[in-house]
Amino acid sequence: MAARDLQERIKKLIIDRRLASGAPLPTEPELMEYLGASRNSVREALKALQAMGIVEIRHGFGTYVGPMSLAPMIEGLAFRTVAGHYRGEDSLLQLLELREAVETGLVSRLAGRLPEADLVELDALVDRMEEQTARGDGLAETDRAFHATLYRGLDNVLLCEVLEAFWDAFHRVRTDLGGEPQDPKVTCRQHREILDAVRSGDSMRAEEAIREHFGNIRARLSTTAPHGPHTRHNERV
Amino acid sequence: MAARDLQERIKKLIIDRRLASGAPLPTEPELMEYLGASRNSVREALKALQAMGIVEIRHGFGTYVGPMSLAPMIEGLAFRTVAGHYRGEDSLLQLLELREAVETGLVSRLAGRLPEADLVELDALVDRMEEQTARGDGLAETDRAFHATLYRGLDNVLLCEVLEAFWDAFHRVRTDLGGEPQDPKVTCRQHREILDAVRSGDSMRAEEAIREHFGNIRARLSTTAPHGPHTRHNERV
DNA sequence: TAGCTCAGTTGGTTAGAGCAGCTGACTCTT
DNA sequence: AAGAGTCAGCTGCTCTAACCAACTGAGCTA
Repeated sequence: MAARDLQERIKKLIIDRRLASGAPLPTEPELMEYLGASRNSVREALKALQAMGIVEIRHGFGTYVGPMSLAPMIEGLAFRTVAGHYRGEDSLLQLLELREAVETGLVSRLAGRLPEADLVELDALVDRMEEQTARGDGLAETDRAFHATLYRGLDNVLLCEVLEAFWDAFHRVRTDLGGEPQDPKVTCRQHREILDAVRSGDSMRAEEAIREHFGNIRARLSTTAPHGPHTRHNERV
Repeated sequence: MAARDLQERIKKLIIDRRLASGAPLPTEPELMEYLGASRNSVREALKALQAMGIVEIRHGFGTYVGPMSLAPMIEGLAFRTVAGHYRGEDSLLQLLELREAVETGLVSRLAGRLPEADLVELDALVDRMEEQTARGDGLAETDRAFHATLYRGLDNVLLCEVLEAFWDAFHRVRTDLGGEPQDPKVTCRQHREILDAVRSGDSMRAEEAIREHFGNIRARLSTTAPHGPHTRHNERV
């Protein structure tokens, strides 16, 4: 009865005092007095809030208002997907389709509307991808940056964060499950095509480019079928 | 050091044992022994997992694998939006724009592709909206059902859940902040228009209908300016 | 047989003690 | 006097032990 209340009251405290991310919260003893609860209950409430990213706890230093990022959502999505996968569902495919559905819808809206600065930046990112391909490096981070930069043009921070969260969740699950890596050359070409299409302002072509990109990922995905009874050794779940 | 580990180990336990939603987890004493930790630490880990929706705790009954819904995401999004709002950001508008951006992209994809059964159901929902308007009732739940049913045609459970989560977060924040209610008649007409457009198979018209619908909500929103908390502060530094 | 009661199980809460990480002021050396 | 090492004090972390509260199911009562 009290536990749920404590969380709410701490949240209320943050709202009422207009605390921004990074602002210090009362210490545990202070919260005990303020909330009229035992240390344990206070800590359990804080742990729950920490899991939601609302609060950040630093050992030996203090408790602070969290970054309010979508990290907990990534965590939850990733776990849900992994759990579903091992239970024989096509949860990873669903996650990919979610990204595809959302991104195809968005890319057609920004075709031809991206400021030159962003286009230049995207050019540089694809160039870097090609360098990394030549060197045989992984291009996960660059891929992430490409998608992030692309949708920055929509001018909605929240939307961008959500898309990045989807990317993160998908990427994390795929690596955890040890799926087959993409063919880097194909990936490069497809990103170049997406960029060209967006630059040209042809919505349909941009949509098609995104769809083809995801189609490629999907093809590689189908080889990652749900399998065996035991998880891999150092799997992050 | 141990705390983060406990969560991971409990998650791993769920994965390894292929536990589905609703399956019972070991009791607290059993987990204490299995994890080699004190009751307190186990409980804090469970509380964190509960906050993420991975675990469900029922007093006097037991601990179970959670529904893995996106409820925690709604919670986090809503709090983040409310906190931002009170601190003078246009976070609620951003949330609305997120919904608009995603839904306009999606609705054009399902224009003309919805099975007749869904269309009939949507018809019934709009009819119900009109009844509720005539009776002066609120039509929040019906609105939610309309959007949910609409995107069910995309045949991606995860995608639907995400959209519903966005709807829930937005709705919850708006009511929490006491924003002005919509004009029910306008809302009805716009939903009818969306449905007609989708049925006709005209993607552009469907997109436009969605955009107009959100434009209406947005107009009402601008009257909900950030303002003070209705609660008094506790003056402890 | 229907309903009640009570013991046993499960999670919820409190209390107090000691451990561990970080900071800043103090002291000792150079 | 300036720099480096030390230590006291804050902070959160973990453990133990006891009792409270919700639920279940067996057994008793009517």
